[in-house]
Amino acid sequence: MDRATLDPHWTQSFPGLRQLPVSVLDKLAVSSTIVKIPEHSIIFGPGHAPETFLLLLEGTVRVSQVSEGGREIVLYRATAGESCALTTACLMGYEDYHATGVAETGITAVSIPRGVFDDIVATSREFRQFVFTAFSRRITDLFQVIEQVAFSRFDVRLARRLLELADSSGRVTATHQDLANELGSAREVVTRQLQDLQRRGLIRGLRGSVEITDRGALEGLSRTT
Amino acid sequence: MDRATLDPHWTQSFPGLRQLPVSVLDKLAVSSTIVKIPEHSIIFGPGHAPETFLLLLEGTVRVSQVSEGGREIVLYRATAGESCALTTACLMGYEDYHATGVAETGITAVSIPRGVFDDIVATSREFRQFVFTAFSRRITDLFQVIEQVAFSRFDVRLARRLLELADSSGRVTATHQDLANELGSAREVVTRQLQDLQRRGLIRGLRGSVEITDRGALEGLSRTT
DNA sequence: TCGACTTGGTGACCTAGTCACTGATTTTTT
DNA sequence: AAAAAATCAGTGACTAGGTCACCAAGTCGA
Repeated sequence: MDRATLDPHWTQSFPGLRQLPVSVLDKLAVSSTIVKIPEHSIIFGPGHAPETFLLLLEGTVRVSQVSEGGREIVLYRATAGESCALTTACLMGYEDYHATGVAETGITAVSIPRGVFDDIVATSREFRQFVFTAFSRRITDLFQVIEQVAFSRFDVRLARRLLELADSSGRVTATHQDLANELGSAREVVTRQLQDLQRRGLIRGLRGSVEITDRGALEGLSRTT
Repeated sequence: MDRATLDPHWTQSFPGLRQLPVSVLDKLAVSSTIVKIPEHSIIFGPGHAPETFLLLLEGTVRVSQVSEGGREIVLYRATAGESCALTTACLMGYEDYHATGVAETGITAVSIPRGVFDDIVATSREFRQFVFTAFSRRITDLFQVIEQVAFSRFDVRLARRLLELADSSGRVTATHQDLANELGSAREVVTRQLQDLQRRGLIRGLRGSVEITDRGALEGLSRTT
């Protein structure tokens, strides 16, 4: 992690923090540092407990769970403007889960030491609100994952994920294995489902990527229960 | 909810709260009430946002998620000595999830008004720790649910759940439909799996309940990946 | 250009969920 | 007490999705 100079106005990136009193802003300015984290770094995970509270300024963190059998499922992504609730959980002591956070892009984040974090939670009502909201948003995300995995058809889940992962031109850069890891499934299953979507004209499969050819139809499918 | 007199020593039921300073205990004693909630009451859910923070003294709350298709899955149970983290999340504003909390038994709980809760979080380091720990424990529970649903065999999940639900004599009072709702599955699937377990001599199926006849073997199965 | 690796494709098979229907038992109503 | 209704469990046929074993084509480094 590289240190960088602290832009005193970074709090403006966090909608929940805009109303903070000057005293708190001062505390943050003095005690926190801006860090840059390279792509693919492991931010937390089994054996990588974080020691500071992170607020993302740029980039996204992919949080996923890996099973003993080597299968993987993505739980959620934290993007700019959000905090990583799990980091908080780790900081606060209870830390025996086995999820992993990976920098999906290069990341710029504000790093707040444990003690300062606790201090600000104690003194600022707005900051408390911010932290609790982040926590409950994550819980909501996890609820959604459970609902999807337990009750949704695979083609619908795949369609939804393709739309989420697509860039502006409708290109998803991911192998079949990557998509299987997103959804907690197996590569062969993704292969077959993509073939099906291709036969129906919604996508075109390429080596290492997928091209959305009928976004409207794919959105229709993704809205199916 | 009935009011009841406040036992000033109830904080001793919460391992995380034993070290609280007197000032905080006083605040709790003055501002919170002990409530009793009858079995089967809905504690929170879509359209039932809770207005106070609850600490359970006795009883258990079953938190589950219901899909549009009417299928259900149990997310976790909060038992005596724990707080209901979701109540916290609700209190803290972000509340658009659709999980439901039901009193599985009669419940005795300490009810702390929103404002008092926020005040104590601000003033007591121990209380903060307690709240955050509760949050992260729930997140851990949800991780486990996701792992089980996504990656575990159904017979293993069923075995585990039977062991969790069994009383001291090895009796599980639940219909096949109840068990399906526990695991987010369908009744017919439970019927067939129970038949299989019965053929293997691990259980005996009765109308409205299941009897564990070989706890050792069932535990063996439940430890299988 | 050889060999290793990555990515995708495929058939056979197994596990779990769905649908439609049946029978048995228990509870409620009359 | 008899009839009706609701609850609970069982079953066969079928579909969806995951597993296993293997193959083929593309890619990349030495």
